[in-house]
Amino acid sequence: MVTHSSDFDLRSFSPYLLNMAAEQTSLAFQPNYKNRYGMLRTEWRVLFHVGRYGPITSKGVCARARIHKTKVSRAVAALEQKRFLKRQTVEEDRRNEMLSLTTAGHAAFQDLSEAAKDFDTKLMAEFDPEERAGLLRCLERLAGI
Amino acid sequence: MVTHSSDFDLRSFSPYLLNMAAEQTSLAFQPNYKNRYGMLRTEWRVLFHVGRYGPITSKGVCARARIHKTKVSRAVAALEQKRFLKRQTVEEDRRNEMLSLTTAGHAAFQDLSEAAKDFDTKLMAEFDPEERAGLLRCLERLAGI
DNA sequence: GCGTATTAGTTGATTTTGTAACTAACAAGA
DNA sequence: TCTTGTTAGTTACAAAATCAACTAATACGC
Repeated sequence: MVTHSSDFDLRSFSPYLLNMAAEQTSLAFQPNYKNRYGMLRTEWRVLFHVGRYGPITSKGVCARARIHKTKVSRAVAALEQKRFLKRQTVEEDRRNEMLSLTTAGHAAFQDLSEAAKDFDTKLMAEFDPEERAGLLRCLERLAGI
Repeated sequence: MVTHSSDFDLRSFSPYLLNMAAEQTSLAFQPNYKNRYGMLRTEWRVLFHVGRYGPITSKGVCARARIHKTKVSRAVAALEQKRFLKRQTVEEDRRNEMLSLTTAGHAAFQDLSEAAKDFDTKLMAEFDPEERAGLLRCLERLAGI
């Protein structure tokens, strides 16, 4: 019997499924930061990292969030221009800039964190606890965290 | 007790985890279609759908793969130029074009399907069967399939 | 101190995507 | 047949991502 590759379905190909699921959920959450704060996805991710782990350098954000430095650089510039974030050069090593949130940035961070928490709760509500725990464990492994 | 949003971790935010996992696994598979056939991700996905479900129209690919028609249009043009795919206008309704793979396209499709199958098997090998089944079920739900 | 190598971060050129407007083919009712 | 509407697919322009080259500051060996 000849084996055809045509019996292989993309729907069982996990990178494909992961992409679909990621795209779907990201798109559903997008209005929160886009409509209300005019942020792009990278900006919201950077804002989050600075809020959660700041003061932190751009390089620190790169490492934690695994975003390329050019993307971080542009997101930082955009967030600074929108007055959500400020930078301060470290005098001991003037190559480093410490990033921290402004009052407005912190308010947005709190608000979006709440929205994210709610969103996630609703999203996960359709799974039972052990299913959910299993999903998170798998995703962490696949994400290499 | 005041609840801080700062105790919310992105690592438990599923859209974030999904994105990380999707990016990680997609990047790992990318060399297969990129280095060996000079394809982009959308092109490989379109090639796959035409190979698996063709002859099919662009619109059919859009519906099945959930890719926007402009992206499909460009991918089809690129695949045609690389001689992986050919189109034929349907005479009964000349708005429709049936897409099908050339010999080279079919060979690439077979090869990449095998590669995908192997890749997925290796990826899933680190999970036990019920964990894996749970993951797929969750992803399908989240992807809205 | 001086040349070389590294590091943090930015900028510019190219590619890719997203959005909206467009063309061509058909359908259906007056 | 002549609008008017709809559908398949393309194209043009703007937004964003990617990659490579760049600047400025520091470190390190001599």
